Amino acid sequence: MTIRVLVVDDQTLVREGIKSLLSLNSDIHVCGEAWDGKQALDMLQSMSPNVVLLDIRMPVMSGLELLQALEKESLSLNILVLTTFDEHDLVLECLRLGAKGYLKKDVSLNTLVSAIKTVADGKNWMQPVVTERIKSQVPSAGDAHKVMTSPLTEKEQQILQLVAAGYTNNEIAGAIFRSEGTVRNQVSSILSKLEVKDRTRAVLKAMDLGIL
Amino acid sequence: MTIRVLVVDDQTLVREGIKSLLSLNSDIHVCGEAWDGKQALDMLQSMSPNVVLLDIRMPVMSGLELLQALEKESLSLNILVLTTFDEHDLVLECLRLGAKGYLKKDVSLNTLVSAIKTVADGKNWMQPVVTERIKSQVPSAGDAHKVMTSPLTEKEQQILQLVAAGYTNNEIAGAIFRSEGTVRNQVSSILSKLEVKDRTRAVLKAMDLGIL
DNA sequence: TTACGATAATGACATATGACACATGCCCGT
DNA sequence: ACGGGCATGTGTCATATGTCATTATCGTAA
Repeated sequence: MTIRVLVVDDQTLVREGIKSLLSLNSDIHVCGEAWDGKQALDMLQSMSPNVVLLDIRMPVMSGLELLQALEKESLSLNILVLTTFDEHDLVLECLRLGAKGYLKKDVSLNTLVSAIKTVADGKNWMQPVVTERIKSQVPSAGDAHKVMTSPLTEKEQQILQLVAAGYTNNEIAGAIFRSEGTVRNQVSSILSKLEVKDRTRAVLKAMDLGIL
Repeated sequence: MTIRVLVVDDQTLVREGIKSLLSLNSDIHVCGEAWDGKQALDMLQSMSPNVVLLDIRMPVMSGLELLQALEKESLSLNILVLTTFDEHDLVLECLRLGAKGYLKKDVSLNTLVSAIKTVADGKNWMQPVVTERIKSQVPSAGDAHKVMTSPLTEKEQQILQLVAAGYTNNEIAGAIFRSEGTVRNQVSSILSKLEVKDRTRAVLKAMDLGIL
């Protein structure tokens, strides 16, 4: 079954570019484009895309406003938020409003495709790179030097994502609907698994591991 | 004769998108990509593109800086500047620095292609009248816009380096033989200048600014 | 069945961090 | 000589962060 995608971005070049890129993948079909939230809202009636690629920053009706509108009508959709590099605060809000994940536009085609496929399943997308990279640090055979302890769990990965995006424990808690204490514990666990002492170094480690 | 294009943009998705789009047109061939001005500068040596598609806003070396560098070496190239919607001030400066035209990313493929073909001929793209008027209006007026001249003092930059390398205030204090209180003050000042709330985001900002 | 691991939460504690106020000394340009 | 800007320092206060102990639920592997 091919995945039907609606691309919402005010910049024609970006829209067409993504469409053209995705056309290389036979599993994914761009079934519509909208240049702002309002138009997207209209189009959602007629077509029912499996995934919506949503730019945050748009004139008329921003991605944020669209998400709010959708929440009001309690429409549940698989939404991937597209961002430029300095919109972290907005991203946070988007996740809170039900977006299934976010991508900086600075990503490869492969990442985009894997993200689309993940959210098409209704799952949250969080780059699985982390665990893979960590696992690869463990030498299986000789084990003269055990490098990494245990890999990060899914939740921990999700949280590391947010930590590495600059969010505070409190903001993370709000975004994933958990108490701050829980987040603190999980961050603590992440730090020990990554073998670093604080979140700042965790971010750097995350860079090394290829998250950002 | 096919037109050789170099695409310079830090966002992979945009870069790949444009490349994919342009590949639909047999007259135009994307002969290279660069993710910032510095890399573009290197690539210009080896390949000689007929047209350079240049994003203004990039980490490390912005489009503006690249244009300045090119002017210094009096290298004349056919450059099309790509902009987001709110960068008009920068566009003016780009034109003054010799760009042959500019495009908002919000354009159709047709427009893009016609713009590329026009500047490939060495002509200015878009009504030349406009260009002339702009040029005459802003002869040497520069400096009226934010080119992001690092607002940080030398010491602050040094400290940002250390912050961005994951050091605690205390460690930094030890490293530069100052009291921790001083470091705290300077970090505080850095945070306000970078317009971020904590050191974690400062690290991310530092990345964007190309410090790491 | 039992044991374990992941998830979630709370409360207590120690430390790190960041904002501010304030003071000193230095260098530089007018 | 004077003021402005920078670097340096101290001190206080509020908040953020990280660690620990402890509890509880759930699902799964031994």
